[in-house]
Amino acid sequence: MVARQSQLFIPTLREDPADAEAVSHKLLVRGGYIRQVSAGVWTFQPIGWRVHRKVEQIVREEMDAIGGQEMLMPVLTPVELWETTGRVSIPELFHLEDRSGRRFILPFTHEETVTFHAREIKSYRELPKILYHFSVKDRDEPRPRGGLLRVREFIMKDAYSFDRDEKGVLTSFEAHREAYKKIFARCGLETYDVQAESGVMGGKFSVDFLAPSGSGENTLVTCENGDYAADLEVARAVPREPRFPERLDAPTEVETPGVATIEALATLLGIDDAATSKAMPVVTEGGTLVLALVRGDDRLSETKLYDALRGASRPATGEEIRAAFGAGGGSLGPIGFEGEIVADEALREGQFVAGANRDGWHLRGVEAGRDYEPRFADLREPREGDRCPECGGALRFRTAIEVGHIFNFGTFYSGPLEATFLDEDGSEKPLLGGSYGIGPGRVLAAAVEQHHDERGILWPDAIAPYDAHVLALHGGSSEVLGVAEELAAGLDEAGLGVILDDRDERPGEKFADADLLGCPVRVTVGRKTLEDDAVDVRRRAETTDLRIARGDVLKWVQDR
RNA sequence: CGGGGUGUAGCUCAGCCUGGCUAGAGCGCUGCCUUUGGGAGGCAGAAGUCCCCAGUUCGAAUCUGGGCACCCCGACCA
Repeated sequence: MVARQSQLFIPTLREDPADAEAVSHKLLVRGGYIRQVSAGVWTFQPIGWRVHRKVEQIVREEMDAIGGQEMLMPVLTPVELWETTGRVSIPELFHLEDRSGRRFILPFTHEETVTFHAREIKSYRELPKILYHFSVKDRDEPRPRGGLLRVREFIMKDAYSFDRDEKGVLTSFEAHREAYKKIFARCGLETYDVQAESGVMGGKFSVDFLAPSGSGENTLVTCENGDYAADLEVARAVPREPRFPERLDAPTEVETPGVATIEALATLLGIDDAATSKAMPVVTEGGTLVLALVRGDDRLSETKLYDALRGASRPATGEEIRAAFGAGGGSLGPIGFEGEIVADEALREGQFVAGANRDGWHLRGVEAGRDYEPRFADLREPREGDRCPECGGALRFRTAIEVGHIFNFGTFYSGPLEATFLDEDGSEKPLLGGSYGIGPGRVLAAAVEQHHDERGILWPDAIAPYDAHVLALHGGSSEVLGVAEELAAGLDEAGLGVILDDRDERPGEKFADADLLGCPVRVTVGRKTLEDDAVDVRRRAETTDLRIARGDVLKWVQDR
């Protein structure tokens, strides 16, 4: 059926909404794709929903292709399921009660529920299984942002795999990784599968799919030579070489009155700031004071520190610092400190200026291994100018949207929920699970972020709301309108999705709306083209029309 | 949760500092006319809880206090 724009609900806006910042947010609202109902709560309007469903269908096909079975689990969930796995205390979880006081939650993921069902798997003969659904998720986000980028309610495709052993887990995981690559490629997205930050449940089977874009919450690090991609939080990188001053046989004190920053220190001593070290005392959850050391020009990565300490930590207070070092912040260093020292790899070789643990003094020529014994770890946050850890190539830093996340959760849920099976040897074992999510809304937003120009969206073919936008510049001419209708019907019969702008509007408005909506091809019928028994066609990405015979339109659209 | 910003017509905004007649503009909307290849023009018109509550004042969109909502930065993000 040809969609008649005169009948559709596509409220476009001439101006950017005042509260929008991200390009995808602006264009999706302006194009009438989405509207906000409340902070982080959005309606997909008819054409927005059309795009959403196209993304869903691609996801569905690729999930089915790896043996996934679609189902539908409820949103309303009894709290007991989550109490069993200990996840009720997650602050993002929405809670509610029914009239008699029974407690429920609105989950943001369905591991508990799917594992509840997986208890019906009794034998290794039934494994592996991949179950998935598309359903509404709720998250009580402290700060929704960026239109569809971070929301409080959204639809997610979440899939769950169940396997009998590590080999099966690996197979399921890699099948999903490949399926996801196909999904994003089909959606016209540039994405990278990268090691996700490990976090609580992490481990090596935790991979994020990042789509570089103008807005987003992650930073993607890629090598110019294409051999390395990582999330900034866990990325490895090679910092530049410092210009070291002359080597010293032993640390030498130097007075540095009033110097509290690396910048001031480097300036005062006339040295490279990369030839200094920065001391950050932190206190672990167990209450132990640990000294983290990074190069003066580097930033400490909190994620990496978390990994290095195998747990959370907080910056030490002024009193704790004074008690442990006998000096205040700004003059701290490794020498003379009694506790554990974790030093960044960049401090392994060379002599650095460090705090002397004496207010107003520093030490020159401090050398790891000779003057103090640290445990080395990668602690620094990579930054512009670093080189690729694989090949030494230049690294690129781009903001990115996380469009998918796949990870392995082992027995985290099957244990507490007692989802077990009998293995071939007759022993009872917990199912090994994996979890695989894709947010179609984010895919859609990322597609707009990656494909747009100053006039509007340029949808990738596979997810465009319509394949062809036929503009009837009829201006009261029933003949022109008739030809446009005929043409649209022809394209429709050939299986294309067609939207016909039959509105009683001026040409300029139709062109502007067509550009904004962003369908891949535009077909214009007007008095001028009729004179030539022709129509004008153009791809959305181009800026000029091509006049072709009416009879050639279908072929042109299909061959383009 | 910390910091910053905004809230006036459907949308984008002016007015607020320095209180004062009936609260404005552009776009959009309704009717009529004209026009019809990049948001054209004319005439007529509809449309407001000036975010809410309280206070100050003869008088509050404007000043004060409290609250709410939304946006941005940060924290958070199993």
